[in-house]
Amino acid sequence: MLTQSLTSSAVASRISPVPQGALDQFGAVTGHAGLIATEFSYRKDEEIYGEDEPAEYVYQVISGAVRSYKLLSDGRRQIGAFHLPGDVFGLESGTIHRLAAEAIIDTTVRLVKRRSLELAAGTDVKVARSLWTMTAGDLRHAEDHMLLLGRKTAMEKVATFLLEMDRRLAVAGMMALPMCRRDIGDYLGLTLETVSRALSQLQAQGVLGFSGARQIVLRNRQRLHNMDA
Amino acid sequence: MLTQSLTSSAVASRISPVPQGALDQFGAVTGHAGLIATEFSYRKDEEIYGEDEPAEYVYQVISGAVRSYKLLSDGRRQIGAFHLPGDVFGLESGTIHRLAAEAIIDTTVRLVKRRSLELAAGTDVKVARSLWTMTAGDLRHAEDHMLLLGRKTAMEKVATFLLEMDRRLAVAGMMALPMCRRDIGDYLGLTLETVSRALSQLQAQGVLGFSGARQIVLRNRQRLHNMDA
DNA sequence: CGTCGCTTTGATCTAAATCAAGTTGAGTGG
DNA sequence: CCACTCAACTTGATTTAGATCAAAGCGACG
Repeated sequence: MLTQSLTSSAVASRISPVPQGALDQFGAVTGHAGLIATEFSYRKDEEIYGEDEPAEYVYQVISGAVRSYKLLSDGRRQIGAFHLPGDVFGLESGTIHRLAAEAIIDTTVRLVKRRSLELAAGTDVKVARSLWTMTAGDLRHAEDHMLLLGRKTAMEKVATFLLEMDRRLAVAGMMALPMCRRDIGDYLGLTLETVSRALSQLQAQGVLGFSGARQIVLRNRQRLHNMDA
Repeated sequence: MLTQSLTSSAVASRISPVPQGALDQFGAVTGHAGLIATEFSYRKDEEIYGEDEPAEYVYQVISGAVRSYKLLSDGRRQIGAFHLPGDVFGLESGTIHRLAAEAIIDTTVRLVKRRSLELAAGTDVKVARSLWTMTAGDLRHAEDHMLLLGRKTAMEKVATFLLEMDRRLAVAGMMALPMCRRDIGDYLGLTLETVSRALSQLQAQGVLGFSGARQIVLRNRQRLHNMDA
């Protein structure tokens, strides 16, 4: 569709809420001479790539939201991460994607060929460092999430989730969750009913308020921090 | 990261022949001009580094075994990985260790200064690539482990654990586990009792045999593979 | 303004945790 | 070389957090 050769990260910085680290790095990387960045859009629930597919591209969310997940043979699903505007996803050191990715809502991404990034990394130490740093950031998230999945209670999981989303997508103290309760459950290792009950309980305690099931205002972040163990 | 001769939980003395991936890379890296590799030993249960401590060194297990873990404030523990002879651990892209590390049994490691590795990565593209690849390997393990922690049953978790350990440390069809049932539980997000019951059940089904609680022979890997979901 | 997917809430069930004894066996000292 | 000790492990009884099953609300959209 739109093919553009990005010559500076200024273009990247025009898009939406800016998580610092990753975006700067992807900006640095897509600003590299000879790298071609393309935009592409996916509709709600559309697959971006499947598990074990060749990792041809690296992606950055421009608008919308993406879930990365693994499935067991009987359909049980573990979502490893949500990707929000500014986030880079699908970066692999090897040749295949270890998780599948789907658009949660209508989503536009920027993408660059993995091969061209690796090529750039071969001559530019800064690019090589960026790739490592981005993968290390994903690892840090995964390590934190293992602790959550293995050892936190349902209420602690939900509290941690709310604080993460608040940090990543709150605007004017309010967050608009793009994902449904089932997605949240599959991220936290819970059922959708348990997620719903925990949120209702937090509302009853005055810790948060709803305006529609997916519009949440946190009214007491300190209480949530105490709960998140 | 295969085969070595950890022959019993008490005597784990010999260094393995070179396992492919990580060790080659660490070897390449420690063979780099100007890099100093030192050996150091830790006794059973001794801390190697703590969570959030400055990441001054990168380690490779020569003999013994190491657990990497995170703690919640009330002492609940999630072990993120076990490190066996040949494995590299403690590699960080940032300046601090995200998990703590302890020797499970008496352990000898080789270590190099993180700073010197980063320096080498700045001039040698191969070293830079190695660092990225090693971190990506850790990420892959963490992604698989999130699926296990969030979505597998107790029996599936134990089956997956046994197959992982079989792959990594079986010698002549037998494995000598260096870690206790509590460590296994904290790795799998279970209690030690649940781990013990699952192992007993597998023994009763003839899937495995014991010669001492930590010496295990797998008698039916296919059945374990079917169980591991 | 009716429909359908999403969410909430209630009732019940169950896998795994917790609580509680015993048993085993590796290491220690007599 | 044996017996003692203590931590590790196993096994049993009971409890419980969260899953499952079931039925309403609700709200966005055609």
